[in-house]
Amino acid sequence: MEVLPAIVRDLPSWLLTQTAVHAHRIVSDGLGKVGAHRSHYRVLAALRDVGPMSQAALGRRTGIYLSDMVATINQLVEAGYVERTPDPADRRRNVITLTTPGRSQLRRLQRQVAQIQDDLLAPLSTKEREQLTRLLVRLLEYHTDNP
Amino acid sequence: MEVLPAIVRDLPSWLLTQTAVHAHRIVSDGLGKVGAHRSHYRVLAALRDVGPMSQAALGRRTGIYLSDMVATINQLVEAGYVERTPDPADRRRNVITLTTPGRSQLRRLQRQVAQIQDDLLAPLSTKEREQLTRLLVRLLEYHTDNP
DNA sequence: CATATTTCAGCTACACTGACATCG
DNA sequence: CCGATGTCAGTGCAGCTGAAATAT
Repeated sequence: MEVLPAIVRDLPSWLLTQTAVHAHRIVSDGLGKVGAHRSHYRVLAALRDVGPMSQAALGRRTGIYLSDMVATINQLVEAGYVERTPDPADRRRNVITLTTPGRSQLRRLQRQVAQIQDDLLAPLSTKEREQLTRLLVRLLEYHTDNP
Repeated sequence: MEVLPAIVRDLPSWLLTQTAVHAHRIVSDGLGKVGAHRSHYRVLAALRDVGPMSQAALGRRTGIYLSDMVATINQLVEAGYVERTPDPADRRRNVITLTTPGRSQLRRLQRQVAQIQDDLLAPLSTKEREQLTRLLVRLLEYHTDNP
């Protein structure tokens, strides 16, 4: 693009979606540098915050679809970051547990994620960053409740 | 999702991408109601603002890829909103021209887009909407210049 | 030869749906 | 029978790449 398209320059909807494209790229690249994916971070963090969970519970917590969760857990298992064990109490369930290497990876990811937020918000002051966050939270909660 | 995932609730990157998902859905649904697509609005508006243009120029103006522009113009031609005529001065080019029905459709789309912005920003006051717009413009210009 | 325009074919990432077997 | 779980297969869309044909 030579310039920001004049037609939509001031449309909040366009500003939002375009900025999100950049944010998405920055996050993906940043996590890619440590061999991780967006979903990996969400799953590992959920397991640390809540403890071992079924895949369905993880899906509800992280917003990842069950159908995609299968692949995500497969990758985390293969990397040794989580363990998948059948639940003896309910044999439909797999219980997903964070491993020690998983905890280390999560700490690495958290540092990376903090850096990413800083890159994303680079042109804004601390006060402006808080303002933006507050406004986005309001928007998101509104649209989550009124679908 | 039962709740907003606790892990990422305060991450600006997540707030941005999630809010953008809602914005995207609202815009697509709103334009769909009048039988239009995001790219249609951008192309029609660019033609009204600048006048007849080649497809390549339209791509640079609107941020739509040339490969996608072909299909977009095909649809607009079929609907009778634009005309595609070979440029006698440069026979590589097609000149795309807005028709009278195209102008009517554009006015319809503009009313729809205004309504969409209002739906999107419903929970915010006028002042807050301006604040958000200003912050997003800063972010977008920064990341557009520093790719 | 190098560059610009149009077109087609196809890829990837991601959100999302459907179907199915298993089990409570 | 109903509902929840895990798994696999696949769709739709948007952003993006590559290459070929034609013209400057």
